[in-house]
Amino acid sequence: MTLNIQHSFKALADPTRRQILVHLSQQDMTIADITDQFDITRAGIKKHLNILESGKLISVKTRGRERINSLETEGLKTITDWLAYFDQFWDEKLSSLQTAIANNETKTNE
Amino acid sequence: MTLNIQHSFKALADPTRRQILVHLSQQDMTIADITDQFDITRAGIKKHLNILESGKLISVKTRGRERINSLETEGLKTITDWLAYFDQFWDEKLSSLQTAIANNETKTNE
DNA sequence: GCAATAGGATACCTTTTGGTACTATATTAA
DNA sequence: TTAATATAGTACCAAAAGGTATCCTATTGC
Repeated sequence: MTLNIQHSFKALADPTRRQILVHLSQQDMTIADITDQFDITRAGIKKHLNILESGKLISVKTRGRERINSLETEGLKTITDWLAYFDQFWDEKLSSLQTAIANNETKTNE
Repeated sequence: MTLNIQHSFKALADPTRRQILVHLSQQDMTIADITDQFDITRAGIKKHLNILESGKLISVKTRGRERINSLETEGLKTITDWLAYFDQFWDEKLSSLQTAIANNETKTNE
Protein backbone atom coordinates (compact mmCIF):
# COMPACT_ATOMS: atom_id res chain seq x y z
CA MET A 1 0.00 0.00 0.00
CA THR A 2 1.02 3.62 -0.57
CA LEU A 3 1.26 4.16 3.19
CA ASN A 4 4.10 1.72 3.59
CA ILE A 5 6.20 2.93 0.70
CA GLN A 6 5.85 6.44 2.07
CA HIS A 7 6.99 5.33 5.52
CA SER A 8 9.98 3.54 4.03
CA PHE A 9 11.12 6.47 1.91
CA LYS A 10 10.54 8.88 4.77
CA ALA A 11 12.63 6.72 7.07
CA LEU A 12 15.55 6.83 4.65
CA ALA A 13 15.38 10.59 4.22
CA ASP A 14 17.24 11.38 7.44
CA PRO A 15 21.04 11.00 7.62
CA THR A 16 21.01 9.85 11.26
CA ARG A 17 18.55 7.10 10.41
CA ARG A 18 20.61 5.94 7.44
CA GLN A 19 23.64 5.87 9.71
CA ILE A 20 21.75 3.77 12.23
CA LEU A 21 21.01 1.26 9.48
CA VAL A 22 24.71 1.07 8.63
CA HIS A 23 25.52 0.36 12.28
CA LEU A 24 22.83 -2.30 12.44
CA SER A 25 24.26 -3.94 9.33
CA GLN A 26 27.40 -4.63 11.37
CA GLN A 27 25.55 -6.07 14.35
CA ASP A 28 22.24 -6.05 16.18
CA MET A 29 22.15 -3.37 18.85
CA THR A 30 20.14 -2.14 21.83
CA ILE A 31 18.99 1.45 21.91
CA ALA A 32 21.76 2.16 24.43
CA ASP A 33 24.37 0.77 22.03
CA ILE A 34 23.05 2.95 19.23
CA THR A 35 22.85 6.05 21.41
CA ASP A 36 26.55 5.63 22.23
CA GLN A 37 27.33 6.09 18.55
CA PHE A 38 25.62 9.47 18.23
CA ASP A 39 25.54 12.85 19.91
CA ILE A 40 21.80 12.65 20.46
CA THR A 41 19.81 11.70 23.54
CA ARG A 42 18.25 8.26 23.90
CA ALA A 43 14.79 9.77 23.50
CA GLY A 44 15.86 11.30 20.21
CA ILE A 45 17.29 8.00 19.00
CA LYS A 46 14.12 6.24 20.06
CA LYS A 47 12.08 8.50 17.80
CA HIS A 48 14.33 7.59 14.89
CA LEU A 49 13.97 3.90 15.72
CA ASN A 50 10.19 4.21 15.76
CA ILE A 51 10.28 5.78 12.31
CA LEU A 52 12.64 3.10 10.98
CA GLU A 53 10.34 0.45 12.42
CA SER A 54 7.24 1.93 10.81
CA GLY A 55 9.12 1.88 7.50
CA LYS A 56 9.88 -1.79 8.12
CA LEU A 57 13.59 -1.11 7.87
CA ILE A 58 14.28 -2.54 11.31
CA SER A 59 12.55 -4.92 13.67
CA VAL A 60 12.81 -5.26 17.42
CA LYS A 61 12.68 -8.26 19.67
CA THR A 62 12.56 -8.16 23.46
CA ARG A 63 15.13 -10.09 25.49
CA GLY A 64 14.59 -9.60 29.18
CA ARG A 65 14.69 -5.90 29.84
CA GLU A 66 16.66 -5.32 26.65
CA ARG A 67 15.24 -4.67 23.21
CA ILE A 68 17.37 -5.82 20.33
CA ASN A 69 17.09 -3.81 17.13
CA SER A 70 18.04 -5.47 13.87
CA LEU A 71 17.80 -4.81 10.16
CA GLU A 72 14.60 -5.87 8.45
CA THR A 73 14.62 -6.43 4.70
CA GLU A 74 10.96 -5.76 3.96
CA GLY A 75 11.33 -1.95 3.85
CA LEU A 76 14.44 -2.13 1.73
CA LYS A 77 12.63 -4.42 -0.66
CA THR A 78 9.74 -1.96 -0.89
CA ILE A 79 12.19 0.75 -1.88
CA THR A 80 14.13 -1.27 -4.43
CA ASP A 81 10.90 -2.51 -5.99
CA TRP A 82 9.77 1.04 -6.50
CA LEU A 83 13.13 2.02 -7.97
CA ALA A 84 13.13 -1.00 -10.28
CA TYR A 85 10.46 0.71 -12.34
CA PHE A 86 12.98 3.41 -13.17
CA ASP A 87 15.72 0.96 -14.02
CA GLN A 88 13.48 0.04 -16.91
CA PHE A 89 13.24 3.67 -18.00
CA TRP A 90 16.96 3.93 -17.51
CA ASP A 91 17.61 1.12 -20.00
CA GLU A 92 15.29 2.76 -22.49
CA LYS A 93 17.13 6.04 -22.14
CA LEU A 94 20.41 4.28 -22.62
CA SER A 95 19.27 2.51 -25.76
CA SER A 96 17.81 5.78 -27.08
CA LEU A 97 21.21 7.31 -26.56
CA GLN A 98 22.89 4.43 -28.31
CA THR A 99 20.42 4.74 -31.18
CA ALA A 100 21.19 8.45 -31.38
CA ILE A 101 24.88 7.74 -31.49
CA ALA A 102 24.47 5.05 -34.12
CA ASN A 103 22.25 7.40 -36.08
CA ASN A 104 24.79 10.14 -35.91
CA GLU A 105 27.53 7.82 -37.12
CA THR A 106 25.58 6.95 -40.23
CA LYS A 107 24.61 10.53 -40.94
CA THR A 108 27.88 12.35 -40.68
CA ASN A 109 27.07 14.42 -43.74
CA GLU A 110 24.00 16.16 -42.38
CA MET B 1 29.66 13.60 -1.17
CA THR B 2 27.24 13.17 1.71
CA LEU B 3 25.41 16.29 0.64
CA ASN B 4 24.27 14.83 -2.64
CA ILE B 5 23.06 11.53 -1.29
CA GLN B 6 21.08 13.47 1.28
CA HIS B 7 19.50 15.63 -1.41
CA SER B 8 18.58 12.58 -3.43
CA PHE B 9 16.98 10.72 -0.53
CA LYS B 10 15.19 13.87 0.61
CA ALA B 11 13.82 14.38 -2.87
CA LEU B 12 12.32 10.89 -2.91
CA ALA B 13 10.73 11.26 0.53
CA ASP B 14 7.72 13.22 -0.73
CA PRO B 15 4.86 11.42 -2.50
CA THR B 16 4.14 14.32 -4.86
CA ARG B 17 7.77 14.34 -5.97
CA ARG B 18 7.77 10.59 -6.57
CA GLN B 19 4.60 11.02 -8.60
CA ILE B 20 6.24 13.73 -10.66
CA LEU B 21 9.06 11.32 -11.47
CA VAL B 22 6.54 8.74 -12.65
CA HIS B 23 4.94 11.31 -14.94
CA LEU B 24 8.33 12.31 -16.29
CA SER B 25 9.15 8.69 -17.00
CA GLN B 26 6.28 8.74 -19.50
CA GLN B 27 7.37 11.94 -21.20
CA ASP B 28 9.33 15.14 -20.71
CA MET B 29 7.11 17.93 -19.43
CA THR B 30 7.02 21.66 -18.82
CA ILE B 31 6.11 22.93 -15.38
CA ALA B 32 2.67 23.84 -16.72
CA ASP B 33 2.16 20.26 -17.92
CA ILE B 34 3.13 18.91 -14.52
CA THR B 35 0.97 21.41 -12.65
CA ASP B 36 -2.06 20.21 -14.67
CA GLN B 37 -1.60 16.76 -13.13
CA PHE B 38 -1.81 17.92 -9.52
CA ASP B 39 -4.02 19.99 -7.26
CA ILE B 40 -1.14 22.28 -6.30
CA THR B 41 -0.20 25.72 -7.60
CA ARG B 42 2.64 26.21 -10.04
CA ALA B 43 4.75 27.82 -7.32
CA GLY B 44 4.28 24.72 -5.19
CA ILE B 45 5.24 22.43 -8.04
CA LYS B 46 8.24 24.63 -8.78
CA LYS B 47 9.52 24.07 -5.25
CA HIS B 48 9.26 20.33 -5.74
CA LEU B 49 11.08 20.59 -9.06
CA ASN B 50 13.89 22.55 -7.43
CA ILE B 51 14.29 19.83 -4.82
CA LEU B 52 14.22 17.07 -7.45
CA GLU B 53 16.83 18.97 -9.42
CA SER B 54 19.13 19.40 -6.43
CA GLY B 55 18.85 15.66 -5.86
CA LYS B 56 19.86 15.16 -9.50
CA LEU B 57 16.69 13.23 -10.16
CA ILE B 58 15.62 15.56 -12.96
CA SER B 59 17.32 18.01 -15.27
CA VAL B 60 15.94 21.00 -17.11
CA LYS B 61 16.72 22.46 -20.48
CA THR B 62 15.43 25.74 -21.81
CA ARG B 63 13.66 25.86 -25.14
CA GLY B 64 12.52 29.37 -25.97
CA ARG B 65 10.34 30.54 -23.12
CA GLU B 66 9.64 26.95 -22.10
CA ARG B 67 11.67 24.84 -19.71
CA ILE B 68 11.57 21.13 -20.35
CA ASN B 69 11.93 18.88 -17.30
CA SER B 70 13.20 15.36 -17.81
CA LEU B 71 14.39 12.44 -15.72
CA GLU B 72 18.04 12.39 -14.81
CA THR B 73 19.65 9.10 -13.85
CA GLU B 74 22.47 10.40 -11.66
CA GLY B 75 20.33 10.79 -8.53
CA LEU B 76 18.72 7.39 -8.98
CA LYS B 77 22.15 5.87 -9.33
CA THR B 78 23.28 7.55 -6.11
CA ILE B 79 20.34 5.96 -4.32
CA THR B 80 20.73 2.49 -5.76
CA ASP B 81 24.46 2.54 -5.05
CA TRP B 82 23.76 3.29 -1.40
CA LEU B 83 21.15 0.55 -1.23
CA ALA B 84 23.48 -1.93 -2.90
CA TYR B 85 25.50 -2.04 0.30
CA PHE B 86 22.48 -3.52 2.02
CA ASP B 87 21.85 -6.06 -0.70
CA GLN B 88 25.14 -7.53 0.44
CA PHE B 89 23.94 -7.68 4.05
CA TRP B 90 20.72 -9.10 2.77
CA ASP B 91 22.51 -12.04 1.15
CA GLU B 92 24.48 -12.65 4.34
CA LYS B 93 21.30 -12.70 6.36
CA LEU B 94 19.79 -15.15 3.95
CA SER B 95 22.78 -17.48 4.11
CA SER B 96 22.85 -17.21 7.90
CA LEU B 97 19.24 -18.25 7.89
CA GLN B 98 20.02 -21.16 5.62
CA THR B 99 22.92 -22.15 7.85
CA ALA B 100 20.64 -22.02 10.87
CA ILE B 101 18.10 -24.20 9.15
CA ALA B 102 20.75 -26.69 8.05
CA ASN B 103 22.15 -26.64 11.55
CA ASN B 104 18.78 -27.32 13.03
CA GLU B 105 18.21 -30.25 10.69
CA THR B 106 21.39 -31.94 11.85
CA LYS B 107 20.75 -31.30 15.52
CA THR B 108 17.19 -32.41 15.97
CA ASN B 109 18.03 -34.14 19.23
CA GLU B 110 19.19 -31.06 21.12
C1' DG C 1 5.96 47.82 -29.74
C1' DC C 2 2.78 45.45 -26.89
C1' DA C 3 -0.46 42.03 -25.11
C1' DA C 4 -0.37 37.31 -24.01
C1' DT C 5 2.11 33.39 -22.45
C1' DA C 6 5.59 30.64 -19.73
C1' DG C 7 7.90 30.61 -15.91
C1' DG C 8 10.86 32.31 -11.62
C1' DA C 9 11.25 34.42 -6.74
C1' DT C 10 9.76 35.51 -2.37
C1' DA C 11 7.13 36.74 1.77
C1' DC C 12 4.06 34.51 4.50
C1' DC C 13 1.34 30.76 6.93
C1' DT C 14 0.58 26.11 8.99
C1' DT C 15 2.15 21.53 9.89
C1' DT C 16 5.82 18.31 10.50
C1' DT C 17 10.26 17.10 12.10
C1' DG C 18 14.29 16.56 14.98
C1' DG C 19 15.66 17.35 19.27
C1' DT C 20 15.52 17.91 24.63
C1' DA C 21 14.02 17.35 29.53
C1' DC C 22 11.43 14.97 32.45
C1' DT C 23 8.67 11.24 34.11
C1' DA C 24 7.19 6.45 34.34
C1' DT C 25 7.51 1.27 33.89
C1' DA C 26 9.64 -3.31 33.82
C1' DT C 27 13.45 -6.45 34.67
C1' DT C 28 17.54 -7.83 37.10
C1' DA C 29 20.83 -8.56 40.96
C1' DA C 30 22.07 -8.32 45.67
C1' DT D 1 12.48 -6.22 48.48
C1' DT D 2 14.89 -2.77 46.83
C1' DA D 3 18.43 -0.29 44.17
C1' DA D 4 20.17 -0.20 39.70
C1' DT D 5 19.50 -0.86 34.91
C1' DA D 6 17.11 -0.63 30.33
C1' DT D 7 13.86 1.46 28.06
C1' DA D 8 9.26 3.82 26.84
C1' DG D 9 6.38 8.01 26.60
C1' DT D 10 5.20 12.74 26.44
C1' DA D 11 5.14 17.81 26.74
C1' DC D 12 7.57 21.20 24.78
C1' DC D 13 10.61 24.00 21.48
C1' DA D 14 13.01 25.67 17.25
C1' DA D 15 13.71 24.84 12.58
C1' DA D 16 12.38 22.93 8.18
C1' DA D 17 8.88 21.61 4.83
C1' DG D 18 4.77 22.05 1.98
C1' DG D 19 1.73 25.17 0.28
C1' DT D 20 -0.40 29.82 -1.39
C1' DA D 21 -0.67 34.60 -3.10
C1' DT D 22 1.65 37.98 -5.25
C1' DC D 23 4.83 40.12 -8.00
C1' DC D 24 8.58 40.06 -11.52
C1' DT D 25 11.12 38.69 -15.91
C1' DA D 26 11.63 36.83 -20.53
C1' DT D 27 9.91 35.14 -24.92
C1' DT D 28 6.47 35.00 -28.51
C1' DG D 29 2.95 36.54 -32.01
C1' DC D 30 0.52 40.08 -33.99
